[in-house]
Amino acid sequence: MPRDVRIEEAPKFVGEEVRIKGWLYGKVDKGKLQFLQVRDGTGIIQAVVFQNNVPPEAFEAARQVGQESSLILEGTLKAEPRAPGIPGGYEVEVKDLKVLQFVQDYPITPKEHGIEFLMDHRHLWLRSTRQWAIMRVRATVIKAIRDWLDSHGFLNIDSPILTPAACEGTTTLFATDYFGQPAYLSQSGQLYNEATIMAFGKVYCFGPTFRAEKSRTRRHLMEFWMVEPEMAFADLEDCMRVEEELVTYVVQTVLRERANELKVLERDTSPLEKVEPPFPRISYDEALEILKEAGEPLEWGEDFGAPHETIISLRFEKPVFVHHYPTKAKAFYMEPEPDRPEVCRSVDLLAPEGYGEIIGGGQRISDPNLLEQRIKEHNLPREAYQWYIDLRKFGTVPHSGFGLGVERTVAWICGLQHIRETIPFPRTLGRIYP
RNA sequence: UGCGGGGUAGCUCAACGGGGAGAGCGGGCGGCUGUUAACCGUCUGGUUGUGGGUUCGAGUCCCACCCCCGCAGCCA
Repeated sequence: MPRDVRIEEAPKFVGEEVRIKGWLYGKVDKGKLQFLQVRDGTGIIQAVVFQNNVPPEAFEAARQVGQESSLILEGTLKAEPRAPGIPGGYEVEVKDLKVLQFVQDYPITPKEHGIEFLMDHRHLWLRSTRQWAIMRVRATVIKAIRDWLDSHGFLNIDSPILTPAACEGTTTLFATDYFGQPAYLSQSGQLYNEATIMAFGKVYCFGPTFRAEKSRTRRHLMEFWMVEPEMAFADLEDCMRVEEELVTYVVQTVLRERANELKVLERDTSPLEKVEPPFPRISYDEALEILKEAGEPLEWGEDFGAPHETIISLRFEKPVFVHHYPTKAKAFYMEPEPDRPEVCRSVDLLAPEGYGEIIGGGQRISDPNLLEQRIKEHNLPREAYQWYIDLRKFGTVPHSGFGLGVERTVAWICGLQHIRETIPFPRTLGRIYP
């Protein structure tokens, strides 16, 4: 009896009789010899069907089978340097073959396609090797994030998706109806994290977040995944140390476990190999100097635009921290620097190679009176934030946290031009199909 | 939302100053025992985004609308 084998495990079963269940990815018809590229979700392997080696009906099936037909094949697994595939170098000398469904006219051919066509066929596009590789990296990025946090004292405490009020204003929120009350899809779990750290010390939430910003750029999605760690008894420095260690662990794990996928993506891994602590740290003021030298001066107090982030990140080989932004450019809950209240203890992490911001975070206000004052200055409804103010009345402590965007991180690690390929079914401006 | 580019065969694109709508790929059939997005022969392909207008005649010019892409703002 042949053994059921997954393609990624093929190297372990050379010389054995195997059965592979999958889909036809590609084919070369050489007459009496058929080369089938078969994928099973874990890789691609070449199956060689020679007319004299198989029953006549199996050979006829191999001759007629079309791209993405589902099939089960049996044969001898061989090491073969000429064989293409992922990882490649192995092939099955087929002895029998059964086609579950003959497919004709699969829309996504091996030739080039435009982005609109591919996005309309996202449900099928995910089968292509490039998308397959990206999703495998994404899964590893997510697992590495969880593994690192779980093993460094953080407890996973998820925050609600349906929320009653905005963290930072309501124009960028998706509104829905909650039994007659307005409710909004969460755009951050941070405020809830600030509650749970007082119960659990160090926490993180990990889930989808929603922004109704009409942003149409290569780094925005309406729905994206964010991990938000938050720590009690932590200042800005502690925050940056956690960020650099976490990001380093994620990058190193992908380099180690997803080498094949990065190869499929033709990612030059040398910039990724340089990622290790400490990351350079520059202040907002220093960043302004760099922008001035680069001929893109910015007025003090202005927040960076995408081109500014690119200029700064290209100056460094590793991800770079930019800290102490102007207080008025950041959210209401940011802790001002005591000696210099016009700047706050905020920090963004910019990925190298021009990828820009992947993390935003900082130290939160711990004084109840200052927090109340800021809520007033930002014209936020006090009642909605009563519980948040409460956190500073019952055992307040210095605390910090950050949000890391999963898709931007995946785009950087994979070396992608656009964030839409980093999530299985992207929600972009104007698209909610499929 | 602003600026710019675009919508022609299943896909990627071409069609000069307004005059017979084309190629490659894909798909079908035939050939080949080592192909790597194979190759060779042959067949198959159209409501030119939608609606209106100018004209003897519109893919091409004009008006309106729809959709897509890029950049910017905003952010992770």
